[in-house]
Amino acid sequence: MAGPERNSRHARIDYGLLPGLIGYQVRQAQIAIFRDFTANLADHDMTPTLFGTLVLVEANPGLKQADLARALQLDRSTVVTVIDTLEHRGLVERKRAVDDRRSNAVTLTNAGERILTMLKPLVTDHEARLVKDLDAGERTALVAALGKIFPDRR
Amino acid sequence: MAGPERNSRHARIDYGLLPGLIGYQVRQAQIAIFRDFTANLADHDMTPTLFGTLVLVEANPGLKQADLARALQLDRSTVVTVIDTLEHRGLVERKRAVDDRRSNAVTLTNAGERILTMLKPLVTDHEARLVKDLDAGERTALVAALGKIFPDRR
DNA sequence: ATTAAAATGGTGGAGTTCCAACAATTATGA
DNA sequence: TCATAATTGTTGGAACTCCACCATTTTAAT
Repeated sequence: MAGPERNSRHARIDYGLLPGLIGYQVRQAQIAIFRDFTANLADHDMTPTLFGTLVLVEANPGLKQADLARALQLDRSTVVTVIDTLEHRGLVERKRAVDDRRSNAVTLTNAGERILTMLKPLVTDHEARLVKDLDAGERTALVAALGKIFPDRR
Repeated sequence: MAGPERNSRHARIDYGLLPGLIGYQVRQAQIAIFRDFTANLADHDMTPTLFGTLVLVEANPGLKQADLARALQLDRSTVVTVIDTLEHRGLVERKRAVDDRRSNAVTLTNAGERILTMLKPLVTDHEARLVKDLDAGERTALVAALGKIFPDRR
């Protein structure tokens, strides 16, 4: 109960107005989450974007790249790179879309299905660590509040 | 009250397990926030990282680059680039640290002080848009919940 | 039916970030 | 003390993402 001593040898700094900014708090959380995600899935060389793409393609076989871009808020040119990566790994395939000759229909390969089945429990573990200090109500409120930030995002 | 019609011509897709993942929700919110931030401050060519750096240097004159890296969860090499950018714009200065010859002491220039004074109201406007659909209790709970995600982040 | 506008996948270039390695300096331990 | 550890700023290389632009194709408007 003595003074504000710290064992840390690092300077304790003044964060100014940053802690009051939602943008700052979301960014800091996102950095920490990304770090834990990639560390936990390092054996599979997987990022949140690649994983999210696999999930969306599984749930929507034949999904078009532009739909993927909108769903993940990525540029269409970024999706080109993402699908290239997954295709080179043999996890997805580009097929010609029958209803629109501009589009590619993206589907999971069998290998993609297998990998995704392996990844899901690892992501569940990662998520459990994220929320380990939150009770169910806090979790629900967090998701609800995040969803109200720019609800018209596209 | 008819069926689930939509005026959108875009495919409504199945997001699978993504909406239940905190990591996904934080990422999507962060993308939307970053987009609004940079659009709102486009005249000043300012990013959240550059702004956060200016705020921390103002609040902690003579801050060392390594402390900045820890505070913003950036790699030390990234901070080199960030300070280079701000120094080239004449907003900060590197000085030799008197107590540790390995370190640089970073300070704001007068121009940096002036710019930061101009930026703060713009960031306040941006923040107001972020939280416009949240009441005070939701805001507080959001910040508290985000702070409980990897509270030992460094 | 024809023309104008919008959407799609893709390329090239740029910005931001990380990691691995390095020399210089400081801190720690035997 | 003195040898070893750790820390600091920096560089070079890579990964991820965006923007501007393009040709092809589809949609909308006249």
